[in-house]
Amino acid sequence: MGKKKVVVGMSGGVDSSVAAYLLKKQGYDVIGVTMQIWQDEAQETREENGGCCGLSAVDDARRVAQTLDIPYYVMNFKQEFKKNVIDYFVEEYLAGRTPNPCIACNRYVKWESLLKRSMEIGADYIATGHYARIAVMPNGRYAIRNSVTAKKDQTYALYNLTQAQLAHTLMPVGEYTKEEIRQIADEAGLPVAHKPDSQEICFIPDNDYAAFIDAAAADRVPGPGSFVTKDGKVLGRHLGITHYTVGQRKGLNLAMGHPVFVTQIKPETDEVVIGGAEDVFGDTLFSSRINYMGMADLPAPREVVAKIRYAHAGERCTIEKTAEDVIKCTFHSPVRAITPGQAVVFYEDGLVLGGGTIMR
RNA sequence: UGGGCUAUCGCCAAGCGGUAAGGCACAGGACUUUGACUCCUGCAUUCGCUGGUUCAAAUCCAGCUAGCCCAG
Repeated sequence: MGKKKVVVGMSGGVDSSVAAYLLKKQGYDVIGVTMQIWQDEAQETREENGGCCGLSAVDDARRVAQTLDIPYYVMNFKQEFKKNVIDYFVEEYLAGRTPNPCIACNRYVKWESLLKRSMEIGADYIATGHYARIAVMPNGRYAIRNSVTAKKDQTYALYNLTQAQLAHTLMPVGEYTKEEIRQIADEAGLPVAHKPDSQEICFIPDNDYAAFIDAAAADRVPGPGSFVTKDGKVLGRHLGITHYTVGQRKGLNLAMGHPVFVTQIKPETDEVVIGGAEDVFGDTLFSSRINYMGMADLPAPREVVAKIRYAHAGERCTIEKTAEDVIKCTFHSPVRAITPGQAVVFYEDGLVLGGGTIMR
């Protein structure tokens, strides 16, 4: 057998570019692919500030591929992206939850779709520029592990990968820090060495996601409702539940004399519950749509560390299965803003054991 | 209609003769491959109006206007 073939998902950024470079150096037969996912040919937003899925993307990625002298293709995943990321994103907000589109994109588009097509063209692996590493546990299962840089850890967004997908995935960037990656890019003469990191929701360049939802589902967007306290006292009017998320402070326009936050969103009554800083802490959550990664199942309660959002340091907690596909998580000390729709990811010794979607 | 009280940034609120605190809200920025949180910066040449006293007034005086509370 010859060299292993790997398809690298190239976003045009430094990370995935270096991933391709590293794999080539390691002797893989590397193919560069950029996934076209949301851009309308018409609106060529100049993404001067990067974009993990942007489209200046294609130009940059192509140049990198040329520099590395590897085959390069653009694959169209607009259908998949629309259905699994954009539609999901909108539906979640309409239902009063707060989605994490990056997690959905990773799961459905990057892994399910890209991996499938890559296999079809004869690849053995797909690779990305994520700051994470894949490890094999004593129990024989694959698990995602923190990158060497705790600061730039992206394991949270990858908890949904299946064992089969992990068996065919490479993440070379996880062995380095962001600084090292930029340095490698520099030394390799990659044209994107100093491109800024991407940020915010890629398919909503202006970051006005409420307006995006209005445009996408005008006829179904819940209208204005009341801001209420947990006791039901009305404090004012809000713009519609799609404008808010649990823990939010800005944009409430409520001058109560002290900072107030959203503590709950009630789609049934179109109410947004408001409370003080202390009211947004909680110590229990229930999650569903579980993906088991480092652990095959959860037959008995277990002490782990859980993250409830991307930039969360993590908190010790006890997890236990309370029903089929339901895991209850009890934190040792209260965590801030447990938000339905967001993911909870369980860790042990830096390895992802699994995770799920927060229901309440 | 008498009597009393209060009028300071969008909201709340310091100030009590010496040249406008603070909190909330809001705006901008930083941070960030989700939403948030957080952090930084900005935010009344002006104190209901009109006069007066004073070297000097948001602060004292008079009148006016508005709101609130008692009495009728």
